[in-house]
Amino acid sequence: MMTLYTRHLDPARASTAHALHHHKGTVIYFEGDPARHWYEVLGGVVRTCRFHADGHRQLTGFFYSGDVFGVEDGFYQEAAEAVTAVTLRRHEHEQAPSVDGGDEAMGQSETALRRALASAQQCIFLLGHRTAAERLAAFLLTIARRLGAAEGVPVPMSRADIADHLGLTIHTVSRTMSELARQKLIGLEGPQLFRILNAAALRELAGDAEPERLTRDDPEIAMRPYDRLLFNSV
Amino acid sequence: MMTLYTRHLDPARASTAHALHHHKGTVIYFEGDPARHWYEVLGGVVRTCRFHADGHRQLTGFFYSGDVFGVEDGFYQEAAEAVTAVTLRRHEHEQAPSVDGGDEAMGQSETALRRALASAQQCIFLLGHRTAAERLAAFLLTIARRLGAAEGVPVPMSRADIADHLGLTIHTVSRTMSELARQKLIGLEGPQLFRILNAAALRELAGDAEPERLTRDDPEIAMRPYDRLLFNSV
DNA sequence: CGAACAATTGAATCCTTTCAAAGGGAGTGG
DNA sequence: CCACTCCCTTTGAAAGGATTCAATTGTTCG
Repeated sequence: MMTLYTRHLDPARASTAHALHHHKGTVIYFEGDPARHWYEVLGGVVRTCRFHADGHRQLTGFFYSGDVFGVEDGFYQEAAEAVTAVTLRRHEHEQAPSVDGGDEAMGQSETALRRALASAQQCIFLLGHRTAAERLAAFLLTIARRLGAAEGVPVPMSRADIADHLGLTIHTVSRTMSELARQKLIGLEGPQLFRILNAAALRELAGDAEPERLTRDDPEIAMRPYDRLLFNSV
Repeated sequence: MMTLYTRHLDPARASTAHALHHHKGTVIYFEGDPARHWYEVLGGVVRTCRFHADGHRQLTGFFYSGDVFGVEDGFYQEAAEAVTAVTLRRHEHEQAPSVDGGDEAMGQSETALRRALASAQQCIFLLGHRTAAERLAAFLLTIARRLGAAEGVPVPMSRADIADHLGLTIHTVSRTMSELARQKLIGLEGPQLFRILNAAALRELAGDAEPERLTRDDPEIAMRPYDRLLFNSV
């Protein structure tokens, strides 16, 4: 299971030499395992998950082709599992920050770290929404963006996975999906495939300010009493 | 407001030369500002926050002495504000991964990145709890750990801050604090100071598995039907 | 001392969960 | 090929918890 590398390994070879395959539903690594590698998804979908003491599961992210996961220090804080059949590229986790000849690897690792951070922030963003409809709208928009919203958007993960990602129950997820469909915001073509029918309404629900970014010069922000109060930095 | 640096600046000097002070409640940087620096807290408490489109505020972290914040790429995704009067050390955000002579700075930046990731994961952990009591218990334990739980634990932030951090309302936060006090899990000595009376019960509420770490060899985990099902990796 | 703001508390409402059951595919075995 | 089972999903009804609405108390600061 564990493979040893020579010290001055060509990064390109290291990357491609270990294309791993996991069947649907299998564990890639466990919570608590020593964090020896980080992974890049070549195909399929991966979920990272953690169990709370009361037994309930929390999914901290879904990872698609091109995404990276497992970027952690010391021991994995969360497990990783294959949502679908999956192909991975495994990367070494260099312990020391400045390994001899590790310039490129270090840059790689830092890039991976940045992407891990972005992924965590995405998760926080989702959980920051107040209602089930808002969370779900934000989630659906995210995966639509990832997988190309062109036509039907595949939903590879189960309702249980979505629920544990959004901090809801499968019932609420299912109900809310039906409700969104009833209101013609989305079209449901089976449980694993949907279509975005009213992107504007969905974005409004999700509180998605994608089109125009807000800046401090934006009058919208300038007028907020909150900001007026606080914009007196030393 | 913006300061220009020479290219090959001594990292040590860069760090200490710019000890910044912010008054309570003031903005350190805005959401949307170009992310030119990251910060280290020397004293006081900082909060990072973001506004959702519906106007509601989400606090993604509190940062105490020794913590770092503002580690982002391109533009800040969230604003930073002083919860109390605050002293900061400002660090350059090197854009290119390998700047000449930037070895140490790069290591620093990567460390900062790791800590930012840990902070984000802490936030996810809090929001992953189901009930108000669980979230609050986890939050109180966290700040008690941070500030030394010896005796009275100071709560520098307002109820509104706590609410926006845990995804609750100030009413629920206040009610739940009172309830925890009524059950003798904590003692309230004013709104900004509490005492942990029953750490075990609090940890149980928070689902805090601090004492014993769970590993794959733990029979507790080995017996989970979920794991039995999935532990057949390729 | 009064004003302004933060925190607490009560009551009603709303949303999510829980409890319960039914519908719908996929795969197995007769 | 069909019946049967299992599991996932959907939906209904009741219960529980957080929010909202409303009001009071407490604190800080001019």
